[in-house]
Amino acid sequence: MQTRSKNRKEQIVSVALDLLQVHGFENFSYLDIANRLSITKASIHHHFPKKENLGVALCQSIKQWHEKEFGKILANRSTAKTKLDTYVNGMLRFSCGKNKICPLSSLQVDIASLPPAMQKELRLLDEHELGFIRDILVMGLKGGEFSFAGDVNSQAVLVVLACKGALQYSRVHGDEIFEQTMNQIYVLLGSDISRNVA
Amino acid sequence: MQTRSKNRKEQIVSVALDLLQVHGFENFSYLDIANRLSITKASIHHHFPKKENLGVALCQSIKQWHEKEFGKILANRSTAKTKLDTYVNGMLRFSCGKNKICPLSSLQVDIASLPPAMQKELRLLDEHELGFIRDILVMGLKGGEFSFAGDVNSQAVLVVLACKGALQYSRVHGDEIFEQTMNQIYVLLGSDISRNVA
DNA sequence: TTGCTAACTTACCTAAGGGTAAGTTAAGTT
DNA sequence: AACTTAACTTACCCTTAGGTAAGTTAGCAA
Repeated sequence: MQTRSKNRKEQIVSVALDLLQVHGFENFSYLDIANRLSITKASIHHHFPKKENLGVALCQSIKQWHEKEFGKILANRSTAKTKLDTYVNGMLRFSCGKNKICPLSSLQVDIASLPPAMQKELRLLDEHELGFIRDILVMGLKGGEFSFAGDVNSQAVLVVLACKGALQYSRVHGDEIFEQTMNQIYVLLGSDISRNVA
Repeated sequence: MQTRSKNRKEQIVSVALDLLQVHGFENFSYLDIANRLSITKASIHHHFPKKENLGVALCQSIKQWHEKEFGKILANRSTAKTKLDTYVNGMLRFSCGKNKICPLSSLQVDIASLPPAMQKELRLLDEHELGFIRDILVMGLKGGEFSFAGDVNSQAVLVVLACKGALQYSRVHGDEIFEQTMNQIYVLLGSDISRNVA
């Protein structure tokens, strides 16, 4: 047995997030989490009676991370390009290592099997992220940093899609594909300077 | 009981493909397939002893579809833009309805849990598709139809990523997002004419 | 018509998954 | 020191999943 901890809930969510990004929500079990934390399955049920509860907590944890990070990025008095860089590098950090994908992508794929409460949370998370990127693009356009044709909204969608897709692909085909894709995005945004890598 | 059929194998693969696009490979069971075909689970084991066998058959079926469709598109004496249109509309047809995503995306997400044989097949399938799109872009550039900055290869990756990501997103957020994204892709490719919808 | 083959079913096995109930034990409060 | 709370464990339950074995039946060919 392991000593009791008061932040067990957070530990569980943290491990669950990792498993979500590697295997998907329906493809990890309470036992997987329990083993990693050296506690029993029932202990996790104590904190999260149903898996749906854990799933919602997972979404809320992501939301908090988003709010914190996005807030920080927008508060910084930096160029739009730097903001976008921070997002891209932050995504990489959040999905640390080449074996993980974006947790939202992971949930999207399983959407048909997810409990409604999680579906709703996921929709909000996606919209929040999309809005954040759109704001950066608008800022970049106004400041003359970016110059691209077409609708800003659609471009924002495209940028987010590309980041997440690149993450997914690079897990299967290697890291270079991520760097390549990010560079191409910057080219298309009309930013001449090459991307800053953290 | 149902009358015996000689193309049961194809029927099974067909149903499995549908389930793959809705729930993912690890999230459908032999029982799901059996119920849809009104046969027993064991009958499917007769055709595909292990689920891995079914998975490989699934990949091969997708490969055949790719080879047939890509071949047709390249053989047609049409513009690069028309070829791309056919691919996009074809993807929509292959993933008929708003409740399905690209089967390759679905497999990518589950990559960590897939048997090695399937991982290998998936890699080949991705590369094949990427090469096909790259060829179209090269053709479009040479013919003056397209005009975009940056590397052709990276742009090809971006286009494929965007199509698949858009499908994934539109299942969660509605169809409009797919149309929007496709239009934006065409804008970025430097093609002025709006997309033809089938 | 006999007989082989392949499609299929019934009946099972084992493991793993989510979940529950009841008891144990650590730690803080008064 | 007594009491309470919450973290945790042991020991279950039920269902589903992948998989197997052995028998049944349809259909085709010699």
